Amino acid sequence: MVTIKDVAREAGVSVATVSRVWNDADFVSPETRQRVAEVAARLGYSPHGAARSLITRTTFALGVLLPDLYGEFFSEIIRGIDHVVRAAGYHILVSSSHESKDEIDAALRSMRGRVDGMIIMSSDLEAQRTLRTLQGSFPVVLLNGDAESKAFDTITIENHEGARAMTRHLVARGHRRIAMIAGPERNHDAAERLRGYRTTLTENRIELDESLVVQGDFSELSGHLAVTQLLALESRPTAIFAANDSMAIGALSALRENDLRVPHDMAVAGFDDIPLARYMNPPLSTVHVDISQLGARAAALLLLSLQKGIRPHEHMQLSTTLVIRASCGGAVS
Amino acid sequence: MVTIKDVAREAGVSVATVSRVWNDADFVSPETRQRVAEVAARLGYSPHGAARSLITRTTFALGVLLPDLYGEFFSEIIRGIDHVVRAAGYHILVSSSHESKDEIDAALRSMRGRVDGMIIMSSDLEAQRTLRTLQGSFPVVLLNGDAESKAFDTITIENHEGARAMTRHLVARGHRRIAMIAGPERNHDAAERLRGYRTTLTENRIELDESLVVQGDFSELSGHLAVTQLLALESRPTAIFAANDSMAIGALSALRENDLRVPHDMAVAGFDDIPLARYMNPPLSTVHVDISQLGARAAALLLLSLQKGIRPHEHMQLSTTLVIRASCGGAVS
DNA sequence: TCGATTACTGAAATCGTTTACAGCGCTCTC
DNA sequence: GAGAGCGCTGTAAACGATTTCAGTAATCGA
Repeated sequence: MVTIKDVAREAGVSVATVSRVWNDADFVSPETRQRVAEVAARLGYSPHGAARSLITRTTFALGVLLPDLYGEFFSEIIRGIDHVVRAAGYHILVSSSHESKDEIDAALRSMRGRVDGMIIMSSDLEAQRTLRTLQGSFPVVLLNGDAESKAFDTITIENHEGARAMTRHLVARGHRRIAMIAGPERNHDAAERLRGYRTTLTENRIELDESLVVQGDFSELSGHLAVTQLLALESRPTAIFAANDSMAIGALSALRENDLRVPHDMAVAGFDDIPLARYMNPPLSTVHVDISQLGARAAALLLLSLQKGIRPHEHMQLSTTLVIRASCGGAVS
Repeated sequence: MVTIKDVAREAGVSVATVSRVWNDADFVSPETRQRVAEVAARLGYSPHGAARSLITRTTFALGVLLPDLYGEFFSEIIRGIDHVVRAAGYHILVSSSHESKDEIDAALRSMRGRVDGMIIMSSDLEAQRTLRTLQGSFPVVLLNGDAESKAFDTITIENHEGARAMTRHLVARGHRRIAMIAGPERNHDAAERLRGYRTTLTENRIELDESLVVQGDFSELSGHLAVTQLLALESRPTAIFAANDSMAIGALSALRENDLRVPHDMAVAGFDDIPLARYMNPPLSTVHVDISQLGARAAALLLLSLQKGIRPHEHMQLSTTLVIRASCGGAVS
């Protein structure tokens, strides 16, 4: 491996000069600059990242901790982050499967000295509490977590509003028995979406029937299973609101297997508006969230912290919009 | 920031001892070990990654260069890589939008000293040639590239076989006018898939009609556009084979907009079998590729290189299987 | 002609670790 | 009782860069 010393020796200068040339510093004569540049190119020199970040105390890398990597939701987030981060010359160090406190802890430790900041998405409320311990080591942006974590920048989706809008729409279309396929119990987003659903029903004086709320885990399979469960009910719902699109998609396939027509026999709605929602047949009504924007905003916030140093923590809310497609019967007439 | 020195001072030992405790080295008395561990925990010490990898010459990180991050294909690859890599205690440093030679070059430079090896996916054939220059700096696995790059480990999909199988199936179902929505011109996978399509037609003595081959770019939109183009033909095809699923999905939506029924009026097939293919309506016939496996194998190969040092380069072929669903009319009767 | 200024370059300290080597106090052996 | 061996610990040299500070030669002003 060719180091700065090799270049220095070969060019007949000191390592300091090579460093200056590489970093476009002042006070290097044009001739020296040229000669060093040539030698560096010939030897194929590029500085050693670790050595560099040891002394400069910056790595130009951001850590991204995700609970999972499965499905379009996460890939969109990464895409959003990468897009912003790349423009600023940063890279991202990804690590997934971090739900529990211990795993997050371990990941954080192992990233010390390798990243300048972190974007952490852990919907598990418990895990977030423990994060507080790491205050001060480096900037952190919390994604989709508990916005009450005043110790960090946070970005959350308007889950409650979104769920209310969709539930209201279903009610407006005349549905009274609306089922909800809920997300993971300890997930913050899921809880908020469920809450929005409940509030709206109550507001519309529709009695809450707990048998219509089925637990899911955000996966397609769980959506499928939830429908089987709902169809076994004595008094079936006329509409199904899934807490995310993946489960809605699973629901659609289960309904098809049971020869139920959507939206005629059963209206279906999802949440997130992942790219493929529109390609479903029928196209899926859902609550649109600009997922990649979620990542992009988080990245931007983090970069801001890095540039500006300490500053008051921000708590962003990403708004949602109702996207009515065919799966719930279309717009209210 | 708390360093090893702080811990050493606080515990009344030398930094060497702290290091030994941290790395579970021998020859530390139980009492010292305990005391140091306590102090480290109290101070919240964790070693500085850059400093550590500077001296140990390992980073426990692998670089992943992708052309793009859009869509399920890439997220599946990352998932496959992450899964394997995590088990070995590694992280991944992701960087996307690297198609051209220069971009790849820049990314490689910026990753020197930050990763122990790289997985590079660049279907652009030109870019691959230039990669040769970097031989020897660190192990590299080429994904889906030109398997002839004898200088690296490579993993490729059996594109040719897969395309042949699907085309054969369409022929067997009685189709004679089969259109192909091809992928990007300079993409290796795309080229091979197109070649498989052509070989099969020739083998079956079906005349190649170049107006039936439409250029796409692997995006849903391009699939949509391609169909519009095909439908404008005087003599329409009866089947459409898209070089990847995304384009097939775009094709399906275009056909629906034109009130053509699939598979009755037009058979459609894709390639890749991305997770959502089965959820299409009608479910999409496609050539199954275990995408996450592609990433997983690449990661495994890379880890092997890191452990074993120099070894002969491997050239893996990932096999494909035909997945016949409703969109092409089902199995041959 | 001399001192000051300017333009450039080099020596050396530094970042936070790991690790080879040396040292120290014991115990054991002959 | 001297030397060897053992168990533990500390000193100091790396790793590859950046950066401060000092030094040198050339130019300038008086």
